[in-house]
Amino acid sequence: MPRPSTPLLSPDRIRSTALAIIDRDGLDGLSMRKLAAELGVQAASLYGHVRTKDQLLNDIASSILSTVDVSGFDVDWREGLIRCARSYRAALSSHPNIVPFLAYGPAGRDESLKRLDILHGALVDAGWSRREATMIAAGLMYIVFGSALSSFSSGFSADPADYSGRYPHLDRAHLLPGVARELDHDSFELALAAFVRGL
Amino acid sequence: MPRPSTPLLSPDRIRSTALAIIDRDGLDGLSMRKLAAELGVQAASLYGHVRTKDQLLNDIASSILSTVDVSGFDVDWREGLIRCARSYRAALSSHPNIVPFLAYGPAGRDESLKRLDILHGALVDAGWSRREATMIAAGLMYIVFGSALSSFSSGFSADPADYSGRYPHLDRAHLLPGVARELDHDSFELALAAFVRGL
DNA sequence: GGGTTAACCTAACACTGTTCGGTTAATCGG
DNA sequence: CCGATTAACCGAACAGTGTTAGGTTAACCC
Repeated sequence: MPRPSTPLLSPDRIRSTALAIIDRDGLDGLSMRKLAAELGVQAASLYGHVRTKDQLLNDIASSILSTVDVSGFDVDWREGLIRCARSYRAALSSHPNIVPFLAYGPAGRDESLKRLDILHGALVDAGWSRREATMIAAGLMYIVFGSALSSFSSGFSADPADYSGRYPHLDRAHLLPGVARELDHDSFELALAAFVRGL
Repeated sequence: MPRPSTPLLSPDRIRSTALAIIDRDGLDGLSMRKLAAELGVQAASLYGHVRTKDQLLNDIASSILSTVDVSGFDVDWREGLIRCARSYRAALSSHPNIVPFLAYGPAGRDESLKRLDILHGALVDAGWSRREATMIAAGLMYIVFGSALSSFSSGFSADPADYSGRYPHLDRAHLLPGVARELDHDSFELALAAFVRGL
């Protein structure tokens, strides 16, 4: 195919298609060839619009992080922490398959740093030392990312035989997958509330 | 090479060499060919001792998880939670490069379930409902895995220019890498203490 | 001592991300 | 309107991945 009259590709189209594949097939389900095929194009053509696959993932990650809202600190620092954490988790759990990639180096992304900066400043304004503010922000990230990895309830089997007998206290763990979403949410809320209350 | 007089390979030797490579070169730095080369062997020979690379990683993960100690619940459930979380984190941070793999489905591993079962039982014995016990255990795992991903302080740049001006409250973030280990540890302890106190 | 098995090998398959060189259409300058 | 440049795509290739099939030979058992 020669140069088409109207371009088939654009960074935006590539990003949104890639994210759709990740949502559907998982992080490992995204390959440049599959992405290209879904766009009606050969793999090599993508590299005219995207520097590298890693960069593509970083751009997608940034666009997800840019939806995080940290504007709740004018009321109360506790309330600000809670709102920030909820917003962060909502952003991550809207595209859970990309979280493992995101969990590597969120601190280095501009979209993440901007929000971290606000959070840090608000905590210092509330009377915490700089070091304490850093640690509190870190702790909040632990809970957000730990819960967003959703490695917990969704990691259980739905087969009762996997638990009964061998794990006396987990005899109803096979019910977890059915309520995974709700339970993960409630566990996150509990952890968040306990953390903020305990500060 | 024909069949050697004394076998060159054993599951144990394969596992420990693989873990050494992961510790040295990261999770992506482990390939079956490199592992084989390090063992003085061709890649195909590994498959006589190991079913698949994923299974190999799972075995390594299980051996790491088996070092987690959950024996502190006879004193007090709060103290038990804290000791369990510390032991868990110590196990993970002794081989940080494998944590991303571990974070996917720790709930499904036998070594993990055994410990989760004890934790769950201890919380129920302490008076928590089954559902509360599940959520508390989940919350503890959030903090443990969130901190073990160490995506926080080690993700910062050591170059002051990356922060000054752009992020008013992060003007000393370039110092973080130098104290990453200590800060990650203290942040974990703070998050853990706040969480347990807030319950 | 012969048959079986275990442990290794070579070669290959189907994939991966990425690059190089080529082809053609759109676009811009005069 | 024509010529040069550039933008957008493609085909083929490279080095790497996990994994399998089939072959070779030494160790082991009866």
